[in-house]
Amino acid sequence: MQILLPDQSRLELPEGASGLEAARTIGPKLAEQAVGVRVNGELRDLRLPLSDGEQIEILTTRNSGDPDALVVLRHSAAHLLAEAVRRLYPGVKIAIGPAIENGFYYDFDFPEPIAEEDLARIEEEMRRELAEGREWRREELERDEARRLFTEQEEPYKVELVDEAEGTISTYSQGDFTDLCRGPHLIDSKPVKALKLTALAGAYWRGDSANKQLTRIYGTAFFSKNDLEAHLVRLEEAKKRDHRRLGAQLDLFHFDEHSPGSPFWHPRGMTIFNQLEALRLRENARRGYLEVKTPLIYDKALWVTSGHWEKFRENMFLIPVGEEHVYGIKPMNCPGHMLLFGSKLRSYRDLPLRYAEAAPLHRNELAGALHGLTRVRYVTQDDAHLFCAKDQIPTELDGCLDYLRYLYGLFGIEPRAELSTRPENKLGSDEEWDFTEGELRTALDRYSIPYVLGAGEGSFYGPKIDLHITDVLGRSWQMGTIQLDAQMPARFGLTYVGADNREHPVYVIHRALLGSFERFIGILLEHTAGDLPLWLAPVQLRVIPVGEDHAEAARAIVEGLRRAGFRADLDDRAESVGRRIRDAELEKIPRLVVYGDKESPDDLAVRERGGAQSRKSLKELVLELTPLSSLPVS
RNA sequence: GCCGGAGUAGCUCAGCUGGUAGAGCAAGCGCCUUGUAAGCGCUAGGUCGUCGGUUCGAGUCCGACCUCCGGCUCCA
Repeated sequence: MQILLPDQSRLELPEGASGLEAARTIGPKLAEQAVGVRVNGELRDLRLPLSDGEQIEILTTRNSGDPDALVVLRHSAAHLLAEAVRRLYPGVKIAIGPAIENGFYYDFDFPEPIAEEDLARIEEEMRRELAEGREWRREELERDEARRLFTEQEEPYKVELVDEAEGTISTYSQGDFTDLCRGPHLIDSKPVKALKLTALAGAYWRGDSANKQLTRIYGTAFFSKNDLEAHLVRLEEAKKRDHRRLGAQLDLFHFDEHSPGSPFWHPRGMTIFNQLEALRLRENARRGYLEVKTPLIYDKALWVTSGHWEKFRENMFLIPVGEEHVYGIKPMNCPGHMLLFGSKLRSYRDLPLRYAEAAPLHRNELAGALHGLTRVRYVTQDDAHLFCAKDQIPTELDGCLDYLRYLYGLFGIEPRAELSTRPENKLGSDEEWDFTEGELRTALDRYSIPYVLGAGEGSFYGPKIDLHITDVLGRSWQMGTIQLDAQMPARFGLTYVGADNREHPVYVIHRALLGSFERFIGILLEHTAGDLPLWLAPVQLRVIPVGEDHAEAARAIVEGLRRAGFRADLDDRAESVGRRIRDAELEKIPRLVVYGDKESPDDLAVRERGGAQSRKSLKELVLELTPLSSLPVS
């Protein structure tokens, strides 16, 4: 048979030859370094047979940046971990251990809880395995055989996986350790040159909080010690961009234990917040939205009507009022907007009606879920509800997607889109969900937006288009969301009078495009490392008088800049010029003006963040910065 | 909420096996009058997260709670 190589040349091989044999035919060195094979673009075990006409690419220890090569390495490292744990902790049950981005993990059910100190011990055992050397053997089994094997080994989690496995059941063994596994794996443990166990955490069996919580051990592995070092350095660098750290450094916000999960916005952070709010107001006005303000607390009865009492109560802050009543602080704006829409008779001539409100919302998020600005209890969405007739849905969805593109384009952020469909605890019938999900899907297609499917991840009242962004530590956060809802307007009995003088049902699009100001600012800080564009920078310019004698003239420059609409301040501390420049750089101030004997309002020394210097008049400076300083126009 | 870890000055951290706390930076004051990323000196600053327990004696040992960090679950 003939196999196609990456350079388009053909390789003649005996029928049924494996990837490893292909590598050997090309060269012994290649076979030695081979860790896996990509067949027609898909990762496959080296031991598996190839077929005639397949296009292959041998992955080796030299492909240290190739995710597939690393997957093979790390997945094998996970098996080394499992072997070590089994040897050290008799009675432990093993669950699953895949490679993940940047490493691997393995889940165990320990008879006695282990602590972080144990990791060193386990790592040592793994090193011993590496010193001895391990070879992996692949075997294919019948389901019954596999079942018997893992029953004998008293591995109930593996038995459960065997029972649910589809297709060929295979095992990989190294030493006297055998694991149920689809592969692929290394041929032997030689390529594992750098190994590190990184963390210990709880994780529910099969990711379901109703199941038993297992102990997850995280680790990472590389083809070289240098790669591991580089990875650790990258992690350190990433930590410097962490928005929680930047928030303190740049004096933007802080948290206090008296109100966990609720940021205290400092003046500088509030400037960023307000600039985004100004952008929201201007752009909403341009796009035919109407700003409203609705109450923060509502009687329980409203939440019963909206469905939140049934589906969202555990996330709500409730306030008992007297003996009789319970009020709920709103976690979303929608029910209030429903009341507003329903406050009078609506005609088809009123539609679409786009109500916008960026109100404070409170959600009692699980204590362990809170995370800086990206997961808060006091959240401010750039929210709006678009009330429309059925046939207006496509146009309104288009409007949202266009708005979305505009906003994310402004910030140079490229989110991933996800279509989240009906969840288990949904309201309404399957027919209604078929319709609303279909509307969202076709809208995405009209806009040629690539998306992944989030099956079962919709809101309880409707499906969503969600935008996700990854933070500096690799965690994915949901930002903007567009949700199509037939349930809530129906529950509130919302209708409009059509041209036919009859009542028709109203549809609502819930949409928050930045998502929330809090999370968006957190992500923006991490993406920019705090180097915000001029229009968002809390302090845009700082004037530094060289000596005491220059303070007055410098103050006049600050005044001039402020009158021109800039956020400017003066640093006339009795510190050296070098010191004050350093402090301003650390504060990420975009422009500095150093003012001494050589300067006049017609000849200023301007320094850009980072160091570039130039000379210009105050007038020129104002002219240059004004377009960058005001809200961006499309 | 669950698993693991941590909480000492505004920040970053030291404090060995129990004997009433220390550094650097920041702050305040003074000196220097500064030319593009840290000038010098002095001073002040801590209920050692909270509550309880063991002990002659607790930052240190034990327990509960609170908060934070890393995961899981959940979400903008």
